[in-house]
Amino acid sequence: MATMREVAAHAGVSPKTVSRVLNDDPHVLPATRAHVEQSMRELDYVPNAMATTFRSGRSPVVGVAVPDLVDPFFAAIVNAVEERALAEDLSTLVTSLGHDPAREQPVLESMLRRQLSGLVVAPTTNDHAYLEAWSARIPIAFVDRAPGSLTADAFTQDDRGGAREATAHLIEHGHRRIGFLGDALSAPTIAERLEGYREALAAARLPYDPALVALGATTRPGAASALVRLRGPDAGATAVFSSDARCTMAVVPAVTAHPIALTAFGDFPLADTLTPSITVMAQDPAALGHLAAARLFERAAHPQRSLPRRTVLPVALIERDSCRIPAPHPA
Amino acid sequence: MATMREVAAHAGVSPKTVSRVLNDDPHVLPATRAHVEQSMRELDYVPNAMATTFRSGRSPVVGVAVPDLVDPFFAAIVNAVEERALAEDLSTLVTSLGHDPAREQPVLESMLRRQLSGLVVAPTTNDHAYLEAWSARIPIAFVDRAPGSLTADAFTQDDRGGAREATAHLIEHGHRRIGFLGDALSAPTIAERLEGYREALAAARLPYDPALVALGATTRPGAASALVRLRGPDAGATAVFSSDARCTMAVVPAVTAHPIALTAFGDFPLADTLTPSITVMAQDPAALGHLAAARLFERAAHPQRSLPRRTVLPVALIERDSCRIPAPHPA
DNA sequence: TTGAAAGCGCTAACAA
DNA sequence: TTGTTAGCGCTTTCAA
Repeated sequence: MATMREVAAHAGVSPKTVSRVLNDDPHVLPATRAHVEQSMRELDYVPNAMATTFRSGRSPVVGVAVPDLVDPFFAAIVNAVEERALAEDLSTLVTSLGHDPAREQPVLESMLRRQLSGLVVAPTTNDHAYLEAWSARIPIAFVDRAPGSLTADAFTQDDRGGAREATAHLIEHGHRRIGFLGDALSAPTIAERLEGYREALAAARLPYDPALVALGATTRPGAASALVRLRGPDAGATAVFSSDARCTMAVVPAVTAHPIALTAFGDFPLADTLTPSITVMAQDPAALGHLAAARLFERAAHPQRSLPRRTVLPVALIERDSCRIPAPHPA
Repeated sequence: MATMREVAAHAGVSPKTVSRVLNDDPHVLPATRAHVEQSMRELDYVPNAMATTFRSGRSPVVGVAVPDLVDPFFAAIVNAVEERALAEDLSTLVTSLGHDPAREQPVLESMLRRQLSGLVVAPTTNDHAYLEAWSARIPIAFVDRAPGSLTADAFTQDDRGGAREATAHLIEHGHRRIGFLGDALSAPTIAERLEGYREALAAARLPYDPALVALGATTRPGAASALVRLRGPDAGATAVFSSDARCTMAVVPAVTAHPIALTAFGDFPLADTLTPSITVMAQDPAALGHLAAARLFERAAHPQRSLPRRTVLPVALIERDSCRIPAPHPA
């Protein structure tokens, strides 16, 4: 593992000259350059990126933290950030936050201690006051969910409007008793989507019935029994709106086995190939990731420039078959 | 951004004492410690991880490089590596290699220059001689595909055996003309799986017909037309073996629309929920990732220990419905 | 128990 | 065009 000093000694020049050659500084005689390059080759010299990084005071790395890398939605965000980072010659440090909110702070802080060039985070908590001090020095952009108790850039989708439209769509198909499936209301996205659901009911002068709301059904068995309950006499649902990806993946097998009208927030692979194909409100995770990463670089380049803090992307209804399943007992 | 020196000045001690406090060195008087901690708090001191890293000569980071982060198979590998790395207090630097083999070398070398603690790679090329020099200093483990022209740890699955079994399974279901779908034979995994396919045919004394092999059908339209060709009079296939995930995802919609017997290499989300549900040879990407990461740490801890270079994990047939679809014209 | 000195590998700033 | 000096923030000697 030769160092620059060793190359310099070998070539009979100073380390600084080696550094110049390495950085394509024009103020090096071609002969000197050739000589140094020869020495580099002979010694198998490879620059130590850690030293450069340390010297520069900022590491050419953007962090991305998402709840779950295996969820295609978050994978697409990470992928987009990485693409954008690559264009700026930056690498990407990825972390899964998991679904335990307690992990968020330690994980993010350990990333930030590395003097990242920026951080994109899809948070799992609602209080980000602890990032206050960090965000003064490192650009932080939120995706999917906006931060709580912190002023920072956020790129989200129209959760409320999308949920409203997805619910209204079921109402248009003649449903009057519509179940709501969601992970947990502690997540602002889910809370917003429940609001949208209620707005759609209100707009159609339908009552809001808490018995129609089933939370936490994120596993297949959980979703299956939630569905049984929703279809049962107490709730009497003839349709369901699944408000997040985990619930959707969990409930789809049950819907396939015992069809019931369904719309889901978030598109997913093969949604169009299932029987029935699933009508969804499509988000655009790649756009979220691209925008967030781009904003990081923009903030770094122009610290003074004033930019909108909140960007809400539209969502789009993709109508497929699952919304057309009629109620078992016609109204 | 206070430094250790500033904290030391503020507390009236030497930087080394601050360092001791930070590293829980027992040789610090409780009073001194309390005093230093007080100063750290007052100055909002946060250790600069880059400096520590630089000083130590090795960064507490494992690299993971996969062709495509959005593919659940690779996402699961990354996830597993990350989990394992976390247990060793290491972070994870993730890179997508993409499907262009030319990107592999520059991308991997730029990761390695950072003095990683280790690297897990699912390669896209077949020649890894360029990693020779690196692998002497940094543990490198291959997953999914073994390296070419390089001695390194590799964790792969039984590509040939799995393909043989998946093909034999179709033969057992009475098929005599079985199509082979695959990305490109330049990938050793696909080449191996084609071998397995041929072995199954040979074992059943069925002829191998190149007309039954369709490569590169990785998009939906591509897969659909490949399927049309395979079912056509020239090839006359009554069943298909899809040898990799990209082809499987591309061909499944066509199979759903116009059923034909199918087995696929690699399980995927909702494979059991499609109509027909898809019979697969399941790999275990999480195991691959865990094993590879564990090996990295093992090599780092015991550089001399001799360990097997090649680990081949078994694959398991998950029988579902798609293998049971009969030939249109009974033989 | 504490501190002083030195240096990890590289590169700005300045000098020659 | 090339070299010297100095230092990024931390930690490892070694000495006090």
